[in-house]
Amino acid sequence: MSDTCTPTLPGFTCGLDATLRVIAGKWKPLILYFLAQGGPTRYGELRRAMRDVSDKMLIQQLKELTADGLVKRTDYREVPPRVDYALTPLGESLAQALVPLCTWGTENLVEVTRVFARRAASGIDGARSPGGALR
Amino acid sequence: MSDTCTPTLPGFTCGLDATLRVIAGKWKPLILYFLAQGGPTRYGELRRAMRDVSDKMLIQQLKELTADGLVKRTDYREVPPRVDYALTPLGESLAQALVPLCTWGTENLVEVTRVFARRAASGIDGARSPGGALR
DNA sequence: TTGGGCACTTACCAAAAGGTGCATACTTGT
DNA sequence: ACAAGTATGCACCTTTTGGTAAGTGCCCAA
Repeated sequence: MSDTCTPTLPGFTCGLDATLRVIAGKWKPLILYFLAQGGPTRYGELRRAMRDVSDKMLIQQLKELTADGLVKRTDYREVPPRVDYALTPLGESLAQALVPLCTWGTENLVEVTRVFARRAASGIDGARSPGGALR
Repeated sequence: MSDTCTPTLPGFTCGLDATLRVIAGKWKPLILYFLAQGGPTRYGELRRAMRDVSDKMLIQQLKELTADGLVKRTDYREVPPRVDYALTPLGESLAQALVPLCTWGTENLVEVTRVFARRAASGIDGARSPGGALR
């Protein structure tokens, strides 16, 4: 890994640290991913696309992403509410940076799956951190 | 973003999801980063290199990374304990995938800094999630 | 002998992050 | 008339995460 990080940054350990803090949140990377697919942009669609997200969480994360300038929210102010979300250029570039992680995940699916099998095997995650899930 | 994710995976939403679950943990990406730099590999050095990590956390994360096969721990069984950590090939490849994130962070440092300034400005993080830090 | 470093471990706690469920206000389908 | 869908808001509660502080065993230097 070439050093794209170390240039001592104001507040962050390095560039990686900064990025991670921006995408911190259980659903943000996934939201970025779905939006990057040019896929569903309406709230409801997004909601259905991401299995297991609660309204509270999805909305909260979307708000933060919007406030952080990664996503642009458009409210059509129509009668049955209509709102959609899209990536801003900044969000678009972040999504690009996430691609290698997607790739790594799929390419190493076998290993990753084994990893989780092991984690689960050690008595309901007994060998791991106190508690239980990328903050 | 080309679709390196969607191939419906067993347990994960997509490859990105899988990867994120592996590196989930406040210090894992950073550890991977430091080890990838060929930098400090002995426990104590690592500890000092990463400002603000507590023993408990560093050890815990190293244990998990080791158990997950991303890091290899070598105990020299010497008298004043000597142990060092190194990336396995799998860990190495993950570290590679993290590079774009490092780059994104440094390249967009200005925007990212603004983002955090805004977050902090809204009354001790008032406009954000309940509480305060990537889970 | 006192102090320090090494690599960890353990117990106890605070905070953060996320989940559930209910509510809104209006419309369209049955 | 009633259920359902739309995009959120809010209160409350649990789980998860991470921090602090103290301790362990052993060796070396002052």
